[in-house]
Amino acid sequence: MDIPKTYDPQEAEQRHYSRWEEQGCFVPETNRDPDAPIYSIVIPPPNVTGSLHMGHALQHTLMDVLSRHKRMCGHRVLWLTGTDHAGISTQLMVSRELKKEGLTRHDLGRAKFIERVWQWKHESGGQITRQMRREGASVDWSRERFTMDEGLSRAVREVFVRLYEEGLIYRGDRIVNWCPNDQTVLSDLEVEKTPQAGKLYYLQYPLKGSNGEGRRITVATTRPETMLGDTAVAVNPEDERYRELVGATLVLPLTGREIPVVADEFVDPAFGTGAVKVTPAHDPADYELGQRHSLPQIVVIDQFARMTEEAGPDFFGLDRYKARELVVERFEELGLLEKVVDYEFSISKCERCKTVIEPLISTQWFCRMDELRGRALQLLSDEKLPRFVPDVPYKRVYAEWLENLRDWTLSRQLWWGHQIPAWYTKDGRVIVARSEEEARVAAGTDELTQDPDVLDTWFSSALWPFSTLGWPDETSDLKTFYPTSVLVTARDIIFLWVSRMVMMGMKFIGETPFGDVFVTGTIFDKHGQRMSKTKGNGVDPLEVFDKYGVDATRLTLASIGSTDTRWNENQVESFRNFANKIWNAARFCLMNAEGAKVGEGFDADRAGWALHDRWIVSRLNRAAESVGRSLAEYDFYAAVQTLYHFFWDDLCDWYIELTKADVTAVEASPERDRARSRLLTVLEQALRLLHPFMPYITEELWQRLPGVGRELLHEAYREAEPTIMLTAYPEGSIELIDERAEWEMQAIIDLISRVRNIRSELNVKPSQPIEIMVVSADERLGALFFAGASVDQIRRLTRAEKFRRVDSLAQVPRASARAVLAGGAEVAVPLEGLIDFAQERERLGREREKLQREAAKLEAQLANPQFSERAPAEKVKEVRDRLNDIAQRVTALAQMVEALK
RNA sequence: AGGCACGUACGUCAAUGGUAGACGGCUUCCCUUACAAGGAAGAGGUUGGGGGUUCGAAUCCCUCCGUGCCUACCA
Repeated sequence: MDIPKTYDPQEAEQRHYSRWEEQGCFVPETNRDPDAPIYSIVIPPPNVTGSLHMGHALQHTLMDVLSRHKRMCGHRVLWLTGTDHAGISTQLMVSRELKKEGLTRHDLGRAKFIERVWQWKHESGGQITRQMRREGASVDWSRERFTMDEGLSRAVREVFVRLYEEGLIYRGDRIVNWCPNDQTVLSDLEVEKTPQAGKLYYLQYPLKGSNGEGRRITVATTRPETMLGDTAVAVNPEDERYRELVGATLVLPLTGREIPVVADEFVDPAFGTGAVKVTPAHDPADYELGQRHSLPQIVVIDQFARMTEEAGPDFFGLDRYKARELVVERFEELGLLEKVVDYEFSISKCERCKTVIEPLISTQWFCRMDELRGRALQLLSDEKLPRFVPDVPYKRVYAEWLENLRDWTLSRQLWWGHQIPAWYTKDGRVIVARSEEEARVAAGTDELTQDPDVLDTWFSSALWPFSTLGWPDETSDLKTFYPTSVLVTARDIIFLWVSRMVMMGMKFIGETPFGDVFVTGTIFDKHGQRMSKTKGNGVDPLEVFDKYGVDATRLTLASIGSTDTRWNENQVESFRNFANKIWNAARFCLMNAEGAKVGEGFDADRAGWALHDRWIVSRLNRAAESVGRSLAEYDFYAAVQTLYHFFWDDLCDWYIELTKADVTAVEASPERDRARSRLLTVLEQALRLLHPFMPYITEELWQRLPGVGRELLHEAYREAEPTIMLTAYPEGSIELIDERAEWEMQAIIDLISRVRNIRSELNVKPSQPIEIMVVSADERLGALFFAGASVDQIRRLTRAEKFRRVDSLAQVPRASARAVLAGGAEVAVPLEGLIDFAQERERLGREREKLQREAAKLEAQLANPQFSERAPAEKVKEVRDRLNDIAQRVTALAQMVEALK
């Protein structure tokens, strides 16, 4: 037998993926059933610059489990993959490369730079998709997409033009989040707020006309440098302190500019001095306040976060922080700096480069969200779509975010991305068109310049579920696979991505892009910290694959599902051991496979089968049924648990041991062949059940089983090459669940366990043979234990030399260890010389006490009239039955203690 | 500042209002011809504290303590 004792995952992992891919197992066309149900998933496209991290591995595992499961159920499955062009990340990555050559992108110019990015993409982009192959992800590579493919770009332009024509996209001046480092505008979602220890400066502004000793208003600010652009001071209209000053004029220090005092509800009288300086050009709140009061906007900070000429000759050209120091200094000189206090506030930073955002007024493209948001909310309230799993809290979070949505800033001042399809004529007209040609025709001139900006990366991502399927053409893929079945994603992009896909899907297809949204948990490091590149605390999935194998890692990830969890390598190790267990169980079967075939004699009349055979069939069907149900509910954890315990406990610990004698019989016989075939068949079914979770080991073993071939494939794949991937997933049939067999088997398992317990507690060496005596008042139990096959099995598994029935405990030697079984049977193991009577009495006494405590609890429950009146009759009966059983055992134990005296 | 989650064995996590479990770790015994990455047995919990609802609470409600996450224009 040339099967190694230990499973080597890497060897199996190398062997199967490329074969599956070459044989077309991943493409939906392999399914030849024209009526096959459709199942489709689009992958959240990872950044083309990215490499695989645990979050991806988690998502991919779950998507692959679902895809493989549905495929085996005969569905026409499409799992579509691809990557995102990731505007800023990619541009930065290539810019960094250029820097090493002493160049900037401006040295190259736009066209050359973009060429260079494409070159980078072809040479080293998409590393992550190659890593996906290692994961075993059954994605359809023939439909792989990139957000800047011609087809997807066409969809982007089409959507932009249509939204523009409907007035949903507009160009305008607004205050935006500007990153002075990346030199681009950012959407609200790309800005992160971090707490910061700073200072609050109290500045005094004198009233006009009051010379020298006149009144002043004190304002508090964290950004003194912006005072140079102040165009008002605002107070709350209800604030008594300032009521008479509303409408008064102040002289703005350092500039001499006259500014009004205005009243606005926005001002909180309780904060600071109750008077707010208003800088409409450099603060989003002030901007809105400025709009309400028609205040001028004075730009004093430029796109590089330096002071402009408007800031005055003393400040012009200074960095914003230098300007801050200088302003404070000047105020101090003028005696207008009231005080400076320490103050913690949150500051907005660029999510990528962590530079402090500078709010600036600039001309950008925006998308109105009212209509789009309305349809998404309607879909949620009317049709309950998409269905979030888990629904708490995501459904609510999603709905609330939509309700408070503001216009989406679409333009980005980058080169890498979808250039905005808008052209300008010399006389200032704006032409939005699908192509430059179309724009020329519309403009009536060839002298056009295209808007230099590109679209937010998430604009193309928002179209992903339909642009990847060929939209705006009415392709058959689009008709077949849209809407997709489920979206599996991390929670941090519910707003950035999920909501926008819903809005765009509703707008352009009129249907939700996906039925379900499964939100995965987050994997933290062992200290509960989020894994991140900058912290360097990430665990590399590929290293885990190398160490424990892909299948073991997948089981760990599948168990995580939607739970937030701290990464725990023990768990992977445990599943690695499980993989090895599977390997060795199969190894045992294969070592004893001569004369046997998968499926042979399995359809025969089961009434004549041995108890353990009927039992394992029942357990198998119960497990299959349960796994199917769990997967339908996205309860991956439960599915894994069921499979683990079915395989290890039921199949390995009990079934193989029970059938071992038959299977390993020295002489060939029809009985031996039957036993072997049954074992092989059960194993083969178990491998199928495990396959979606553990694709590699199951395929590796399945291929070695005698009797596997095309005939085992699901009908829909009958013409394919034999592979476990395309066999039918065992559904589990309720009719094959045999309650009686399970009850009987459980009684035997209990007997064996009790005897083993005695051996262990009394330190009886495994090598020492024992004798077992059983007293059973219950005829059914007695018959069961002493049925032909059972006797040998019980003896074998307890290492008992003799196993016999006695009429009463009185016939048992006094020096026996005893135990009570469920159902009232009693078991005794004569152990002359090994029994310390006092100790044994104590052991039994302890057990009796335990049972008595439980009985007391149950009795109290039954004694409570409220319980029997109000609890369901079924529960009451359950308690009564349990109490009866316990009482019986307590009595038996008492007698046993007596016998030892 | 608001909002929302979470707190269960030493660790990581389970448990439709009805006997609190799994895996790892730990203890004892066993290299029994599928597997020592294994087998057998075992210890370990007033479910963060306190109150309430209920015949019955880890689960529902209130409150306190602790921990995360999200949202927000308090200068």
